[in-house]
Amino acid sequence: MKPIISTVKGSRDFYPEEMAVRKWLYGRLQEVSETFGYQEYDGPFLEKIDLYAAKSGEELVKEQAFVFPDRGGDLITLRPELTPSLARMVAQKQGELVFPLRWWSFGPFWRYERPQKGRSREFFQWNIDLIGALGPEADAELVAIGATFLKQTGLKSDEVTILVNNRRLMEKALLDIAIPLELHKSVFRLIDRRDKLSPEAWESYALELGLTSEQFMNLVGLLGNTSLWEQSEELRRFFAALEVMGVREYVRYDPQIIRGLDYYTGTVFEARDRDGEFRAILGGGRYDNLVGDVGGSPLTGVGFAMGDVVVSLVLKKYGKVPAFQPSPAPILVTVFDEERLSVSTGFAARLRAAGLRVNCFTDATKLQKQLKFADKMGFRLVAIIGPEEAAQNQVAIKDLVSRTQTIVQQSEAATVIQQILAGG
RNA sequence: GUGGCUGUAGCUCAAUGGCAGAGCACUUGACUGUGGAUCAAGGGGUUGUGGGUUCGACCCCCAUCAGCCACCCCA
Repeated sequence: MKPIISTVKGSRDFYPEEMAVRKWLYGRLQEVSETFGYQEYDGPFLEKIDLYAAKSGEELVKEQAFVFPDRGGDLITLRPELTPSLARMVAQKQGELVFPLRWWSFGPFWRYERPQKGRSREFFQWNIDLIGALGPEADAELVAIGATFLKQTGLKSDEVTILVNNRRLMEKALLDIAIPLELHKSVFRLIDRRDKLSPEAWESYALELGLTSEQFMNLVGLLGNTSLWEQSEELRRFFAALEVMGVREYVRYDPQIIRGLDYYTGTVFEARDRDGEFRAILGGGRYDNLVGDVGGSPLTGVGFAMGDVVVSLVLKKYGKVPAFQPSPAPILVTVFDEERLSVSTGFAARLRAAGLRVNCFTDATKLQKQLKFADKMGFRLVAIIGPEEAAQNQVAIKDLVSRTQTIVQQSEAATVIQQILAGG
């Protein structure tokens, strides 16, 4: 045997079973996106590196993007995220697009990272954005979309939660406890890292940043204040909107949610599973100057991204992924022997012409083998045309679930099959 | 990019430095016109890859690749 060339590190093969999950996931998020009136779009998979240099900068491009020169010498990047492409697409046609813009997309992305659980180098991501809407109700709509999606997949509100905070509120709260503006960026980072460090390490990290022990104590108190949101007009309206949209139970205020990305300016949120076993299922928030950064007029937006890897792990853990149906066709037409091969082939074709999905054997192997194949592939029905049936233009229809068999005229077979399938 | 753990049959895993095994899966038969169960038999391995130490290496050492875990970052 020749050695098998392995897959590229961090990439995945989608065997039919995995492909079914991906397709199912796509179906759910398409449904939710369109339920809220969002239009599907996509950008190129290949982009010039300059597109990311402008905005994402540093880490994402230098360390995490797949970059290579094309034959003309330009540096090409396999897109590590969609937002810059979105910003460009909006800026390019800013004058003719109809705002507010509601757009969603699902496609592949690449990041050159060390793969581990919930993180691969090639992954699929759902991006959904609302651009050009100002009120906190817009933020609530995006969170409601995330919550509705989770709900549609069967995840319950005691299994997953969307945690929400607001950066403007946090800025104000930090000023209230006398932490000066110039420290906010590093304090945000401090807050973001709290769960990663031991309490002692976290405290010394805080003091290293230059916080006094009084400021530190106040910060700890602040992060324990789950009612902080009530001080924000924005968040009061936000939660009220979620209430009337019927998804409030999926959403919780958490003063510790900050999100790593610097471009978030207002509401930030992320979905996590109950046990906090996995990294964030989805993450997003409100951002300013999305379009301004690439040369358009300033426009604000709110949106989130969801990778396929973590959500698949969560859905699997909570048993929400539907059982795999190996065969897309419900019926298998067997081949009795060499002489009957063309009879079966022709019969299968007539069933297809009648609108049925049909799998037809192409080799005259032992019937027992074909039935075993049918069993493993999960066919509901098997058609058998032996010499006796063939002589009278009949066919035996065997129901593998009820373990019964009926003999009918071939001309009536399609109708009979449709009845059996419809009957459950 | 940094540190750690693990790579043995299709899968899950055994095997004091001394003959590479089990369960499941697979193939065949019992059953020459009928699936799941049972029974019987059988096939399957360059022990991730390449070096080294040793009389002898799945086992020890080095390198490399891959998977996983923690950083980093984030979906």
